[in-house]
Amino acid sequence: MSTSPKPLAGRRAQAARNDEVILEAARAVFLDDPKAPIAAVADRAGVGISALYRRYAGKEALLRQLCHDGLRRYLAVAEEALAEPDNWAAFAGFLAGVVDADVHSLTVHLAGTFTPTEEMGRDALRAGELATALVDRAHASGRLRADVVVQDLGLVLEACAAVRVPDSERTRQLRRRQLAVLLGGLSTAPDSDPLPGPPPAAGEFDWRWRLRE
Amino acid sequence: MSTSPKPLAGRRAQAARNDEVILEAARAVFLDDPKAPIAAVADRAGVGISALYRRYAGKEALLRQLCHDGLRRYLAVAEEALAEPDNWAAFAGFLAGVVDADVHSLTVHLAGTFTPTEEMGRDALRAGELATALVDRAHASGRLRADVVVQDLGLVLEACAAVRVPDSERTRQLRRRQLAVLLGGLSTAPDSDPLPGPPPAAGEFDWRWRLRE
DNA sequence: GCAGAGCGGAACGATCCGTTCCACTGTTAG
DNA sequence: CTAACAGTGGAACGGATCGTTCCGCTCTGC
Repeated sequence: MSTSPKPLAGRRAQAARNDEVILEAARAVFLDDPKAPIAAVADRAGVGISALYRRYAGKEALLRQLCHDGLRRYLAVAEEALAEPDNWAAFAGFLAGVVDADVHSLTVHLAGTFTPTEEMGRDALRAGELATALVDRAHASGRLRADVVVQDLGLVLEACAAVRVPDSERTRQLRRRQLAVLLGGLSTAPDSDPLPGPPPAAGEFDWRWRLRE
Repeated sequence: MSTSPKPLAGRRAQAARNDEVILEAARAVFLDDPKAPIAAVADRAGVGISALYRRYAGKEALLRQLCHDGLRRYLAVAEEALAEPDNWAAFAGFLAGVVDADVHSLTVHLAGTFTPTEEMGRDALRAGELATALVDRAHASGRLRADVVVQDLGLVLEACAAVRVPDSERTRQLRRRQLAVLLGGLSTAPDSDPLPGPPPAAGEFDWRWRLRE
């Protein structure tokens, strides 16, 4: 056998485990502060800085990986939501899923800190398609206000991501509350004024992806 | 007379005008980025760094002044709103006023960057009282969901302040839209589920005021 | 055993930023 | 008219931060 009977104790196994530990730490740290120093990630992971640089070419590479993971998670949540038969439940479930996974912070808030790959561009495009499908279905259910557009999701997610308290579980609770209020506001209601101002336009929130911040 | 007939052209007048120019620039700059360098303020104001340090003991003093001004503006908006006879209109008008004046960014987001004065403490206390009064009146109007508490205002304002695009006027529009959705969600609606999770507690959002960030 | 993968963390160099300092300029009091 | 000076612009300084490199050590896998 080329593998020993107990590979979990070996140096290679430890290294393999570090792969995940480091990613997890990076997620936690950069979620808390998008421009945290790389040393903070190493500390949080309980490893040295070398362990990081052995795996990633630099900070930018790590951030890119993290963001791409978040994007993939977004796609997974959206696809799972689309499997839900009820149109409104699919819409609401999608938003709750994105909020719980903190995907918005992982993607939008990390923008501008690295140059994106083309694969990320494709994934982002697909993410937009899925979101549009979910909004369309929500409209079809008749429960979503007629004057709500896909780009309003950006506002909603930003609003939820903006809620932060030191305790992460409590943060999740408060974000759920925020989301509940927002969903109430997005629902059709008798005798309500139309939403004010021109709705958010396509690409209006993409400014973070262009150059510095 | 000790004052010349045309004081607007003199050096002292120029200096007096700089007082406002600098404050205005500081507001714009720190609103855009709470940890912007002080040189950015000087550049924006079109003055040298000395002009800043002649007026303020240091960055912290400037930030403190700015924040206190924001707090006072908050009080002014709240008192103006309380003069409105209609309970719900007072509540909605107050939120719109705070959002438009961008007071939230001026106060909460600058927290932790300076040590507050006791006068600010008093003003903050009074701000809480006025907010409570407005929420109470909104409850009395019957249009505000029964399970909404004063601290929910923090969530709402944070949500609006989180909306940012490069153009400031457009930002205002989008924030108004966000606010409209939120107000819809805060309104009583037939057959709606209660808001999830424990409501935000008193002092739960004060963590920014304690130590670094 | 031994070659080397994997690692910890000190050290380095590049920024960045708050603050100080000094030379200069136009004003104003006498 | 002129001496003093309030007001100013901006270079320079010192400290802090952070990404990255590098070196010496350990422990594994053969």
